Amino acid sequence: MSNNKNEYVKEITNIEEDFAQWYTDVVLKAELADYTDVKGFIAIRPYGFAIWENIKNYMDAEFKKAGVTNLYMPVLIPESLLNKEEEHVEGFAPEVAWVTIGGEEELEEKLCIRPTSETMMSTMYSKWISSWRDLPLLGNQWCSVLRWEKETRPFLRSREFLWQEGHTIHETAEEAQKFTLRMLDVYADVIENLLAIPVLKGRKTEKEKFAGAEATYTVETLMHDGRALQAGTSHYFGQNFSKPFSIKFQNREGKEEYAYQTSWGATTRLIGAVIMAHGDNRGLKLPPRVAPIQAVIVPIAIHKEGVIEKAQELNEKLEKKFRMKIDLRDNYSTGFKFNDWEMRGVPVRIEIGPKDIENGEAVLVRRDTSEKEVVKLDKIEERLAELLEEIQKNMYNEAAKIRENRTTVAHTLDEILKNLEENQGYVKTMWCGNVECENKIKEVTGAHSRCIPFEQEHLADTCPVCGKKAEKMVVWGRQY
RNA sequence: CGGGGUGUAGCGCAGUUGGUAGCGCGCGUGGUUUGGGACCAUGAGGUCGCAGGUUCGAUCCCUGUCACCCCGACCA
Repeated sequence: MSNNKNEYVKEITNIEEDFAQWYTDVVLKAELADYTDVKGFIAIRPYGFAIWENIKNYMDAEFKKAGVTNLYMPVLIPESLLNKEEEHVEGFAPEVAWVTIGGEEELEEKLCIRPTSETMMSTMYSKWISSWRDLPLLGNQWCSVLRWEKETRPFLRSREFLWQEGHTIHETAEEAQKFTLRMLDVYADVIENLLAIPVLKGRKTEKEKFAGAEATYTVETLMHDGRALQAGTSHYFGQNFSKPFSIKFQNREGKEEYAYQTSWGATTRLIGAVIMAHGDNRGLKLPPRVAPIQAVIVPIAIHKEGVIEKAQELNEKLEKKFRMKIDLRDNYSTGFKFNDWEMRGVPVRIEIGPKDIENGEAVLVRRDTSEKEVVKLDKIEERLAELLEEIQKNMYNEAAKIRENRTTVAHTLDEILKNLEENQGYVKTMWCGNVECENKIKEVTGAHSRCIPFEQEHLADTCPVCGKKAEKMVVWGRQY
């Protein structure tokens, strides 16, 4: 179905030839986002923002089920607060932006634009907690943060990005650890069930963990081109922040104790994940559950009597149950509209023209498989509901298949490199646990450790790098 | 931050051996069309990325700078 004759504006780069350019084309031409005058800052357009709203609404409801409440902290953080936790500052210092002037006056203490809010949250939480009765304290904020990245890319790595950051305080280490994993499960659920992308759950290595955390857990995803993308993280802090920030409470025995803390975040990068996991040569392909438009009605021959009326009637019926769009533009041909909505990733197209109206039917066309089916008008509501579910499932299965085909096992350093070059994706190996070996793999193959998966396999007895005893299985991959 | 590339109309590109610009697509209007990227007519869009320098004169030459893209190092 590819077209080769015309260089239309809406043409996008071939996905197999140049994936990076394909990605940029889709972002711009599907009108998800646009570049602004400041490097690394993008304007998220209504269609792109609608995807984010769908993710956000679903996720927010899940947080609330876990007892989390939303709150809001300031965008500026004094330098002294940022400096309180040593490992944390070191991790973030290179990418922090500062405010040094207010109005016309030089500030006595410079203020950073939050790269993340652990320090601010911890400061405020310490004021609000005095007894075990105040715990757990489960807060989350939806906001934007700023990180002065050098290399930027829409949604995947912009200097300002939208996210949610949850910060919780608990009475015991066990409870905090459990909560850390519960939030990881929320991310896994959102990504698998809403975005139709299978995740790999696991723990980050020491090298890859969050600055200041005791343990970082992650949900990893694999993109169409075989590169990996971290899609959400959940951290257990132990008392790493509660000590410098004095988050203390009196326990049930009346003794003063430092609290246990977690934080977890997911970002607009998820939009990038949806684009890159599912897209094809016709552009964006959205899973029905996140798609801002689930079905688009394209009336055929709209100047013919009764067509618009019938199409509108159908639209009014369907929009009670689905996110609908009716395309009444009279300055585009039907064929153009077909391609246009496919490029924008709308899961189902409904065609209705004079012939259909005569027969009391309409044509449903799937974005994922291009299959067409003729459906009686009074059965459309029912059929569309089924079809959207089928598409959602099929898209998940397709993404799972890609992941399966791109996952290999290696027993030597050479083999890791060979596997990555032949079949970009995940490479599973054993690992001795030594950071030297981890660095070596990265140096030679360009792959980072994705995680130490929760679901372990015993592939061998020794580490592929040093040959020493290895008990853990690690998954490696080149990343975005 | 290192290596490479590109900046001329919304997009893709020409062009001016230095005398302030044109094509295609898109866009507006009128009409004919519409089951896989329609056609005719007519019209509106540009301080040639930005700042200096050379020059009578710079979009063109020189220097600097910014942005974007690709490949590496860092991150969500």
